[in-house]
Amino acid sequence: MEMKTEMLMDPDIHIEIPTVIGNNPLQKLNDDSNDTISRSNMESNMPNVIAVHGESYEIPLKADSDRSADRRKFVYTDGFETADAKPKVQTEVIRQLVTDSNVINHSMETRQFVNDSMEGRELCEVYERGINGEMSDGSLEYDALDDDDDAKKARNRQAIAGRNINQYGREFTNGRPLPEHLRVEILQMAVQGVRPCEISRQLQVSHGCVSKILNRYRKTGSINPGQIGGSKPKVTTPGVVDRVKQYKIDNAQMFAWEIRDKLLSDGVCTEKNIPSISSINRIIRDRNIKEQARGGHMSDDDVDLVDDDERIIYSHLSMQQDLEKLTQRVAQKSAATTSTIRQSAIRPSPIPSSSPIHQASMSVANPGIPVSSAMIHPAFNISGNNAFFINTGEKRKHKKEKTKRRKRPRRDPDVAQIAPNHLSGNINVQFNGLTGSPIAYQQRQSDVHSIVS
DNA sequence: GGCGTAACGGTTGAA
DNA sequence: AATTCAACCGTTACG
Repeated sequence: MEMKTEMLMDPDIHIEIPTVIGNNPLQKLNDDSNDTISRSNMESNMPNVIAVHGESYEIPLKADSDRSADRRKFVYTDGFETADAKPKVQTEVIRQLVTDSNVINHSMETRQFVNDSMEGRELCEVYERGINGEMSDGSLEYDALDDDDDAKKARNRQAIAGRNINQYGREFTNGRPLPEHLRVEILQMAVQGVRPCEISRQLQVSHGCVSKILNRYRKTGSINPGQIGGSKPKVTTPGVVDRVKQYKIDNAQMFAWEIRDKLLSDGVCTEKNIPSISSINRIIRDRNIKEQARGGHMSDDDVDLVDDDERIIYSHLSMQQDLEKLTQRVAQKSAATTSTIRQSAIRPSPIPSSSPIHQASMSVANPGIPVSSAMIHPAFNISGNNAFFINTGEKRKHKKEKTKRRKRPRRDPDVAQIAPNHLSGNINVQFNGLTGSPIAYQQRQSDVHSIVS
């Protein structure tokens, strides 16, 4: 709390905040629509400038164009992007930002946080209340958030034991997947040519959900929900770390992708648990940092803060000697190996080549009707590829500011993962002479029970 | 009115 | 055993 007090007393930091912020304005407070503050109204109440250390930064009022439906992205200074980040995660960032004397360097994140996060806006409000002496002893706790509980209770007063009623009157469980039989019915009706809005009404499923499920089917060939919870098993085990370090000691010239290949060929790892090139570089980097702390010497080759795959993709940004070295090393490798490397470097779409989207582009409104490729390709990009390319520049820019590390390894962002303890099978879809891809489904045992009851 | 999707409050399960 | 948190979910509202 000392940092916060210090911050509040710092006259150089000033964040302009909107004049109207109460409880969550995005939520309906009661049935009277007059109590709803529209997003456009909210935006008009938002400042479009944030002033930090006397410098002004424009706050974009529109959401980032490279966000996808299921990813509320937040970009850290080291290039790490959160996926569907909760305000709690973002709050820690803004805490650090507003207490950081180097806050100007984080202006992009600050702006994005303040603009996109309700808690970020409220934090600014609390902050200003502190500046104006409305709060005692400079406390920056979330007093303003306390009254949210009442509003939340009011909004959820209809909910009983986690069950809610949607606008069509159907019971649903917040946070849980739509029952499998409804998912199948959605697809069956769509294949028959029923419009999504009609599917939504007949099945009493929100149109947003219908849209999402049909889009997922179009992209992946599956109507299964993704795997909820859990995290990816750690692959950088102590044994692997030791082996990577040993490889680097034995041959300091080795690239991360060469180390990766050697881990495979030596049987240390399999394709399933092989660390990424980034992970390998991190291991090497961590070793370098430790050596530097001990006063050890670092060769040019050790200062390898840029991933090998980025070197290949952004070779035009690399030093000439890097290019020459790359050319030499790539030339030494067999064609087959080179092909593998290229694939890993480009990070291809996780959508399998056998999925319907590769066979024919379908429209959401009618899965049987092909649409132009222009509608499809951005969907591939927001799956990850585009984000990677765009943000690598930022990553390079801030490569020395490795202040944040993700605490958990992220799971593969494939929506059609096989979850444990699920029933599974196949459903053949055939209507009016149209044949859809067989639907592979999986269903949690507990959800099956809820369907039956 | 239809549709895509951002924002939101929620659940889950490995670490 | 309890907690954390990054995945996912469906609904609602906006454009």
